[in-house]
Amino acid sequence: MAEERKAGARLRRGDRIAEIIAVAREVITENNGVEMPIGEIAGRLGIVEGAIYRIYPTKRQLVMAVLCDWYEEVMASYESGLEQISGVREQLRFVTYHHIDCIYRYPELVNFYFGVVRMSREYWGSELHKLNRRYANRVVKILSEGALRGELRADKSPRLGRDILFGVVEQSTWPYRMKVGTFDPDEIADNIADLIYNAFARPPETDVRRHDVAERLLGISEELRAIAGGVRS
Amino acid sequence: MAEERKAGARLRRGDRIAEIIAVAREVITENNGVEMPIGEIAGRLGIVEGAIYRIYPTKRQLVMAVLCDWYEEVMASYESGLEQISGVREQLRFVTYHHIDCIYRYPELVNFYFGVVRMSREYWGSELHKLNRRYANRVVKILSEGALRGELRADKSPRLGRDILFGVVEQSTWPYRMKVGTFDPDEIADNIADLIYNAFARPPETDVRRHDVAERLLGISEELRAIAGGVRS
Amino acid sequence: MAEERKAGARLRRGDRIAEIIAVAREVITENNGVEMPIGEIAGRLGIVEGAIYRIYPTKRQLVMAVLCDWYEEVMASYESGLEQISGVREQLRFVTYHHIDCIYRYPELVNFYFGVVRMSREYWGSELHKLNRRYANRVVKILSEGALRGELRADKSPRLGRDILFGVVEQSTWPYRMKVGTFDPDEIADNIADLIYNAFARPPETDVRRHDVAERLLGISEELRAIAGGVRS
Amino acid sequence: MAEERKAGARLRRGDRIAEIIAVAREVITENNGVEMPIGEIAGRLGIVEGAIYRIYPTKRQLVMAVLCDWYEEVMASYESGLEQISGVREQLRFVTYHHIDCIYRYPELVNFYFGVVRMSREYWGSELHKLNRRYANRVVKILSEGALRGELRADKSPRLGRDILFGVVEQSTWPYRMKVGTFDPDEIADNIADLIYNAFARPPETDVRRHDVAERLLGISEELRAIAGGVRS
DNA sequence: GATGAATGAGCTTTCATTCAT
DNA sequence: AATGAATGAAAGCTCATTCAT
Repeated sequence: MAEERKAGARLRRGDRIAEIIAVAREVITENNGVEMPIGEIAGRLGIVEGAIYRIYPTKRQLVMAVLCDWYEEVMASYESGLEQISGVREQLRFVTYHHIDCIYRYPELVNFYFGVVRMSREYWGSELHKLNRRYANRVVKILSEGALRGELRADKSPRLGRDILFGVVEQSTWPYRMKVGTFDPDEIADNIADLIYNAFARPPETDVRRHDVAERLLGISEELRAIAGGVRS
Repeated sequence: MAEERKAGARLRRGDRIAEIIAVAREVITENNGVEMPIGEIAGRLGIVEGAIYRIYPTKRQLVMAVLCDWYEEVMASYESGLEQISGVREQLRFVTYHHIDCIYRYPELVNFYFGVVRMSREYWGSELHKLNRRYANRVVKILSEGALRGELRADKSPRLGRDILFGVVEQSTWPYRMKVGTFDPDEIADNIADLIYNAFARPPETDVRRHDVAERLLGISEELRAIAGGVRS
Repeated sequence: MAEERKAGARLRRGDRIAEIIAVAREVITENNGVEMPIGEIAGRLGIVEGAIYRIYPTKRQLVMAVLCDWYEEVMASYESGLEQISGVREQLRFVTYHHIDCIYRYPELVNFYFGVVRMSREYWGSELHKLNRRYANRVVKILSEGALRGELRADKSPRLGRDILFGVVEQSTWPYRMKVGTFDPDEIADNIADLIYNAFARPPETDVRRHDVAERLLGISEELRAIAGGVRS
Repeated sequence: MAEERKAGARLRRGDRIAEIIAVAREVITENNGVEMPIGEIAGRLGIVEGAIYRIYPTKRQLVMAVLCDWYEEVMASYESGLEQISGVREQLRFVTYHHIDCIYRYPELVNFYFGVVRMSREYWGSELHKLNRRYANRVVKILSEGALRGELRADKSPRLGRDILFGVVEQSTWPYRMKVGTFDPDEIADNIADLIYNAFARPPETDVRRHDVAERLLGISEELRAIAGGVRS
């Protein structure tokens, strides 16, 4: 990517930023999401560290920029895809799959996010944190709208649903992220989406209605028996 | 803890080990589970780094010793407590509460474990990893035994249940671990244990009752028919 | 050398490299070719160790650079000198003298090379090793060309000749390198070159012919004596 | 070796010494003759470093003891073997083979000796150095006695012969010692012993006869001159 | 004749950051 | 909008040696 051009060429600010972000991603990826040395980025771009510090006065800011850029990319398909889907079940399945697929494609960036950035002091309240909330709140919204429409139970916290979704995905994908296992995004997405849907689904009204009918039948029958008893005796 | 004693006093190996482990915990805790410099530990103990390296030839080994020690402490109450509890629901509630309470009491050690150790190359297959599997597998066991006894559904993977439990707890406790929020261990344990129990529970007793009703209806109907037969004849 | 300038002045990369190499040589020399601490080099240059690591990412690379630089310097006079000399005997004498003189002038660097670098894992196949082979192979070449031209015996391995040359020089100069003795480069070079030449020289055909002549002379003399005897009696 | 006994058992001084020496050799060998940490030796013996320092107050002394012990072992077969051999050629071949075989069997100890001990300040004049001189001087003796007996040339320095022998062996065995090559001790010993013998051997008998011839020619010429004088007068 | 703990000085290396040019 | 050199602080680790018990 960077190697195609003459090293250290003078770029317009925007191009330089794009380049830095792109190479920083590569560096994170090749370091398994454990570290991202500025020197490594500069080296690959054929520029010096100072050039990067001109644009991002601290490493923290660069890190955030890299992850925000990635997050926005991920969000684009996430939100546009979600708009075209209706039905709680289908939406749930979509966000689950989308999240899992994201981990499947960017395990190192995810590790970096989970292990380095999300653990840091400065994450809370950051731009990235806001993006994450927007991302995660789609699940909250799906669940609460489902509850409003009566499809889902209203007595369960949608936030808990959100935590379940992201939590179980994070747990399940850990061996893959650690490069000691693999998984099938489709299958695992099905399982998880199903599970969450069922955990939040209302007990089907049909059952309830059928139950009512049975009770009424029973009542009537008892009456009939009483009557019949009177007739017989 | 260490500051109270005379610095650098000559200790028996066992005491020194205990001291190192204890102070290492402190250091991790005060660093919010982000780092654990050997120099800091040595400094607090009033000894030189080399003295620690006599006992733990690599930092990795010390880290593992610290976390194993902590894990064993946690496991003791976990396993002994679990033995005295019967009933799937109750056991599930116990392990959930226990895990949450552990995070509540040791958020920094948990952060260190999640963010540093569990992300590292050498964790997989380590003693600590084995302890973790033992810990987590209690949940698998509870769920699969529940399925065998007919209390839980047999069509859901107990491993998924395990991942849900630990995943949702990890997610839910994150703001607390980041020191930007708090939570009530009891309440959240109730919610989560409930949710998992319901997600794995067999269809409710109403079905069973409905079955009863049907049987009784059938009986009554037979009687009515007989009576009706007598009336007729 | 370095002490004369203002410490820590900002230098162009090339100058800094030259300076580091030069000071590294000094450090090796003053340490009798036993060690070369980076900190010592940095200290003398008035810079920090990290500044050296910017240029040589590992100590190994710096060591190799220092010795390659020295080797190249030595090779220059070696190869240019050799080109202007013809005759096996003269060439052999030249390379022997040159090698001995090199040891005479740089005993500590030689010690460092022999005792530290050549003993290390990474030497084999390195740039320095290649230079050394080029250096040593001149002797092989001289001997095999001498054999081709009939001046030297063809039944002796030129490689053995090379090993003799460098081996005996290394042995003979050891007391000097250890600073417990001295030697006269000229004298020892004569001895060694002579010895190797003679060991590889063909038995001179002239001797054989001369032997023939002597025999014929002897025969004729006998005849003359016999004649003279007849005259006298 | 050390593992067979209970670790740290109280030993008589002599046994402890023997044990330390033996294990030290192992340590040197397993470290490729590059280093010999005291801690490693103590660890293998199940004792503490201090126990070794009781016996050898400095590492230097232990190192010397280890190498002297080894040298004495080597010397035993060397000297006893040599006594039973007569003839310059045969003795030369024996010492060459013995030396090469020693390197063949103990390449790491040899490396340690060459690269570490022989390069150190304290080697000169040490017990080990004396042993080495005794070892090497056998070659000097063989060569000078050969010269006295007229078998070898008297105009060549026996010391040079010694340096050639040890030098060429050291050079030739370097790839083997570096574990990047191998060699056949017998073959190489033949080559080297031959070469040295020939380099020091007196010119063949033909030369001697030629000398005779010259003398006789001189005598005859004188006679002829006398006769010619008689004829003339 | 040991033990066992601890020292202290050194080493190589890493990396975010600064600043004169 | 950069360069290019350098900093400084820390980290993990090694090892010969000491000394109280």
